[in-house]
Parts: sequence; structure tokens; C-alpha cells
Amino acid sequence: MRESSRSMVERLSSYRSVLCKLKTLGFVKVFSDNLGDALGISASQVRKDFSQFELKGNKKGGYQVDELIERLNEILGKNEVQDIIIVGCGKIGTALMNYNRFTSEGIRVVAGFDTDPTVIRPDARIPVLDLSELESFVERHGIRIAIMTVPEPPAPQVYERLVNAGIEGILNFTPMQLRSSGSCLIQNVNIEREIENLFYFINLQNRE
Amino acid sequence: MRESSRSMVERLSSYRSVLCKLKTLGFVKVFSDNLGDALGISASQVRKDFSQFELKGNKKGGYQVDELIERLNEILGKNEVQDIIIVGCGKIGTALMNYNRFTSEGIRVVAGFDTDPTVIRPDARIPVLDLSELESFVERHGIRIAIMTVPEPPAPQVYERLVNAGIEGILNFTPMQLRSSGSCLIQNVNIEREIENLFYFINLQNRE
DNA sequence: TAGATTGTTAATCGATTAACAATC
DNA sequence: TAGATTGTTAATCGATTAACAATC
Repeated sequence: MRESSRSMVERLSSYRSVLCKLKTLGFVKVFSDNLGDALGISASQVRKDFSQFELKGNKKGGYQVDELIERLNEILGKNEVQDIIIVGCGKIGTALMNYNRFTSEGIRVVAGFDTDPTVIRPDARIPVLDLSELESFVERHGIRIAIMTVPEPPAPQVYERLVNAGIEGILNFTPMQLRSSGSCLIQNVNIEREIENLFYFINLQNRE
Repeated sequence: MRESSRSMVERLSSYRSVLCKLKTLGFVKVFSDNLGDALGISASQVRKDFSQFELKGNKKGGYQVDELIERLNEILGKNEVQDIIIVGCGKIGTALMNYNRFTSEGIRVVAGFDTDPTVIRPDARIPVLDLSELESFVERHGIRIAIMTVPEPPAPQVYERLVNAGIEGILNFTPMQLRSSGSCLIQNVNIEREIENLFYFINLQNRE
């Protein structure tokens, strides 16, 4: 297990989800060709990825579906529940608080945080706490990953607090473009930008 | 204006938003070095990108902020309002219906669609219509881009209907991994996968 | 003029693909 | 055995970076 770029890890996730589907269809073994087709990539790429992570197949008989899923679960840490918090309980934050695809993927939202007293609900099933409790909560529960869904103005301070609290990864929905540092990994999600880019490309096509 | 990979276009968007901030700070000109620093990329990259899109600077005096913004607006189509629809008005879909960062970026949600009669509201400011009206609406309003926020089971049919209705770009929030075709460009957004990937990388770091 | 910055070309780097020997 | 598929090495491709001449 050496190198691993972001796009390679994304592919690992994709392999895993395709394999789970194939398993429900009764597949026992699968060939690099099948997986390549399913993901729209070359069979070479699949084999290369697998050898990188020591996912072994059989020269003739392809790969064992069960075995692959098992190993991918290990690699991706899907064998433990992954706890996260959500900072900023506005529209998007609230929608994510009860996102059922988190549950089905073994991701558990353990708390939300906000400064608006009207949304604080410490007794809810997933408690929404005052932001002042952030640091102590993170430490007490050993939280490592946070989703940041606050408005733009408080984003810089909230970011700083998250890093100081020891958060190691942030999924950033704010428009503030963050960059990964040694102590904290960032993944920016910018929905309006995705739309903007789609418009660019379809305009480009129509022009040509 | 030749080549343009997805990551390059993303950078164009980033340049634009940094430049807008610099403008509010009173900047009149800017150097490739400044922009590189702001985006965490090399100055070479900035100049390369700009030359690709014929964004001209002055050998000594850097680039004119106003001029750059103007050109980037053209390139990215920010001079017209960009109309989109949202198909699937569950939690995420509804949150996006009233997303104020769309408005501030010139993106207008013109309608939502759903099959659940209890969420249909044809008279709302942004109407929520029955899915049966999708095709006629898309045609009548010349809609080119849709956000897909339906649950997994109906996703394949909805996708097919969008393509047949003539939609040219989809921002896909469903877990169904779609692939761009000649007639329809896809951008997948998979939040649980982003979280999964963050966990992978922070586990990797801690292991080393 | 001397110094600084662009624009572009060449070099480097990394990721993807092709090819093929090993082998089941 | 013949045919098919893996695992790996070499070739290709594209994107990023370095370098530097042009020039303000």
C-alpha cells in the first residue's frame, strides 16, 4: 500500500459500491474487464489499482467478490462506525443531520453546532449544541472529522476553532476556499461552482 | 480558447472569485505571483492558464483586475442568469431550492419537481410541480441544467427522462454513479463518499 | 538603464494505457 | 493443450513546473 492519490481512492470507493451491487446479484467472482466497464475505465487501470493495494486475483479466474469487498472495507475503514459532527445547522447542515445515506454507509452524525439559540436542542436524538461547546465535545468524543456548513462571514473563525480543537478533516461547504495543511485535510464542496462549470462546458459544446 | 480540462475550469472559477475579493479591497492590478499564492498553485500555472484563454497582461505591470473579471465572466457565462431546475424535493433538494449562494452567483432555480403530492406547490414563488410536467416545462423554458436529488430507486428512470427532455447537464446527488454522454454532461456529488475518503486519508497519515 | 514580470517553450512529473510474459 | 486472465513493465499521454527570452 503505497501511493494513493485522491482519484485513486475515489475509485476504490467506486469499486466497493459496484462490488456490493454485484454481490446482491449473486456474483461470486469478477474480472478486471467487468469492473472497468462498470466504472468506465480500462481494465488495466483496475488491475493496476488492485496490485497497488495488494488485492490479489487468480490468473484465470478473476477476483473473488467477497474477498475484494472485505479488503476494501478494511482499506476504507468501513469496519468501524465513522463519527462526524456538523458545524452550522442552517438549511444544508440540517438536511445533512438526518441524511439517511450516512447511516447506510456507516457514518454517524453525533452532534450539530450552531450559535442561533432557536435551533439549539441538546436533548434531540442528534443533539444540536451551542458552538461554545465545540472544543470540549470534540475532545470528549474523539471527533476527527467535521462538516462545515456555516455562512461565509464566520467561516474563518470557525475553521480556526476546528483546527485548534484537533479536527483532522473538514468537508467544507462554505464558499471560503480552504487548503489542506499538515494537521487538517480539507475537501471543498462548492455547489454553485459545479453548476457554473457545467454551464461552461455545455456552452463550449454548443459553440463548437 | 482551446483545451479545457475540468480542473482548469475550476481554476478559472477560483481566479474569478479571488479577483472579485481583491477588487473589493481596492486592487487595480495583480501579478501571477499573487494569484498563485492565493490559490496555492504556481505562478507558471496561472500564466499558462491565462495565455490559454487569451487573458493578456503587461510585461511589467501584471494584469488588470477589472479586465480579468470581465473576461472571466464572459468565459464562464456569468453575464446571463443561469436557470436550473431541481428534480426531487426531499431534504437536500428543498435546501437547495432556496440556496442564497445560487442567487448571489446568478443562478436561478426556476422550479422543483417531485411525485409526492404533499410537497407540490404550483403557486409558490419557486413552484414545485408534479414530475409529470417535467418534459413540457423543460421545453417551454429552455432549461438546460438540472440538479438531481431523488432517492436511489427512481434515479434511473428520472435520469432517462431528463436526458430525453433535452437536459444537457446534470448535477447528480443520487448514489447512482452516472457517466457523461455526448448529449448530457454529468457532475456527480457524493457526500458520503467524500467523508469516506477523508477518513481514508487521515487514517493513512496516522498510520505512517 | 536595471529590475521585474509576462508569455512561451522545454523539462519534469504523475497518472493512464498498452503490451505481454506468467500461469491457471 | 489452448484459451483466458492476471500482474507488471514499458510506452504514452496530459498536466504542471522550470527556465528564460522578450519587453515594459
